[in-house]
Amino acid sequence: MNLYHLRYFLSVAQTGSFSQAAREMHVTQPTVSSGIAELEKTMGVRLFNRGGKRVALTMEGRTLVNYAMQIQDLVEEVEDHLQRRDVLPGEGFQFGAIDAAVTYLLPDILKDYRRAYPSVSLSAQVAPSRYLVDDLLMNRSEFAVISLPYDHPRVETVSIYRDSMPLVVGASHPFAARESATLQEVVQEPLILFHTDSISRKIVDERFAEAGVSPGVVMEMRSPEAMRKLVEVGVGISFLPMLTVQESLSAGALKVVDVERVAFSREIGVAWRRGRYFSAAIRYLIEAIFEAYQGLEVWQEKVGGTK
Amino acid sequence: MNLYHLRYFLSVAQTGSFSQAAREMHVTQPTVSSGIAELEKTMGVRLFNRGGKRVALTMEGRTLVNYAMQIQDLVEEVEDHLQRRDVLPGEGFQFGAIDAAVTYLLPDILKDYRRAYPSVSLSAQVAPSRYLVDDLLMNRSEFAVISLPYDHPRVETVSIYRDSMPLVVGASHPFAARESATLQEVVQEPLILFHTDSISRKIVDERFAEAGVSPGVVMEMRSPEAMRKLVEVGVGISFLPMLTVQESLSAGALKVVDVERVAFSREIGVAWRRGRYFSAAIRYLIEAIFEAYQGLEVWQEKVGGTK
DNA sequence: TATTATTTATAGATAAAATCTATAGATTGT
DNA sequence: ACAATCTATAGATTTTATCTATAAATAATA
Repeated sequence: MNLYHLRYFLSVAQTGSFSQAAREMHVTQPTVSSGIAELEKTMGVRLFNRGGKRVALTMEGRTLVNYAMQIQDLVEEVEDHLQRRDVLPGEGFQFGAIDAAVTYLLPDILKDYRRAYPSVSLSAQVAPSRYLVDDLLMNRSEFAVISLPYDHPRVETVSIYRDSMPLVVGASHPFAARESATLQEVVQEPLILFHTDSISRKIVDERFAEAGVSPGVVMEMRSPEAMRKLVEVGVGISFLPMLTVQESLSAGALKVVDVERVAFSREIGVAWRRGRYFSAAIRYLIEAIFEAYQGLEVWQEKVGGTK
Repeated sequence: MNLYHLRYFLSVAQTGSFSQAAREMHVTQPTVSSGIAELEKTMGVRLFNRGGKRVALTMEGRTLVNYAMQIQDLVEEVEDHLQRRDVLPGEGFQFGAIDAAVTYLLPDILKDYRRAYPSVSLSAQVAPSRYLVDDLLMNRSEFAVISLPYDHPRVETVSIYRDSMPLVVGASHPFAARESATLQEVVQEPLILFHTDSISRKIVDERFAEAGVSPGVVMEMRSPEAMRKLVEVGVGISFLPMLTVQESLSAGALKVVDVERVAFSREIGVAWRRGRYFSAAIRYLIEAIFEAYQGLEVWQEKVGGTK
């Protein structure tokens, strides 16, 4: 049984004539005849009683009419849905984002998105970048907002935001009164650093290596919020993303101290598995992110126009 | 789009693999690949993201899964129904029957039928035989219980019951006291006869013609029940089917009078359009009729076994 | 009642498509 | 880096859907 069988069948049932159905379907009458014959053969029942000027449905034929109409309706409906790229209510997707992104960069965008696609349920996975990339590679999430750079042959990235990572100290720390400090001075202090997993930590380590210094007492953590708190209470000093410490700075709980000749910063960007296809509802969100910050042109170049 | 497309698609969606789906569907992997590719092309959307060990549904793919499962369920359901020859609730058929049949011959059979096929709705068309045959020829009813003989090249008939048509008179009629009467005596009386349309009338007329007599005062009617009442109150005498007058005879309201050397009777039988196909639910009813009266063998011979 | 027109069925040829084999290109895991 | 596994592609083959021509049956008409 195939869909064209059902189309022919319904047309015959409606018109009461094989010939007329053939005209309606733009095929010849023998085509309809053999189509119905095959349907009857596979089903093992007669669907029409022939012989008159008009053919008449058998009981089994009437049963099939009910089903065939339902099936045809569903087929039309799904074709319509997919071609319009409508989203089925309750349908949704998952994306990843680092803590800073989901906390500081995305809220407004997600709010707007909910208005554009009210029926799409979003699921944001918050984790360090490398785990998010794992999700990308395993097709468990559609895209991710992560720390850059991230070098992987199967992952493409586009930067959306450059976030500085200044040296921050508690308000009562000796450095708080000063304009700047040298790296040599910094590594004497107890340092609170990101876990070695993290990209931010990698950036810091690279700068240390370039300057030929290495930190002394160190505490390693994964949560920037926790690190901020520790710095505030004077456990140590740290290089923290500006996004994370902005509020504490205005509140006076933290102070930024310049480090001579060294600028720390990390990029935040969108990452996705190379070559993947983006559904309209997903592409919309990604492009909203690029528009709100930067990178729209680079993105469009990489994934090919607005198409 | 075709049904096999959907089968392949669902299999890929479930297994997460083109190759595995191919094994499950007993086809080769390129077959699945091109099937999905074609589906994606006609729909204008990507359904899977490839590239990993496993392929992942896109949002559009997830939408299609919903529909495809519904469609496949309906297809399986209707195939099952038709092959089992189940009847859809509310489904039914129409048959014809003359008044005597529906009143006296069929009630018990229809009661049994309701138990065998509780969800089948029956529609009995009650009319004189010739109209019922029109319905048969126009495919408006599936079969009919009519008066025989009925000669038509496109109609087949099998007798189920021989119904005598004795002369009946009211209890107070002069004939009521007698054992028998001659045809000559009968035609002197006011006669109440079936309308010339009817087969019963034709039978009576033929007997009259054979005997070389013709009736005098005559009233013509279509309803045997009305005729019975008229005879009871003494308006005239009549040849009425035994089925119709049985009760009045036992109640003593009517009397049967023998007519010398002449036996009136009519046959009642099942008629159908030659060459037509009978659904299982219909065949069951027809065969129940033959079993209750007679004719099962003749019927089976004509329409070909129990198949 | 014969005749004409219209209907469905059948046979054989043709066009379309689904499927297969063989193989390339990529990715994953050891 | 290598072996195993996956999907995509090209070309051949088989299947099947469709068409043309025609027969057989039925209904309408003269």
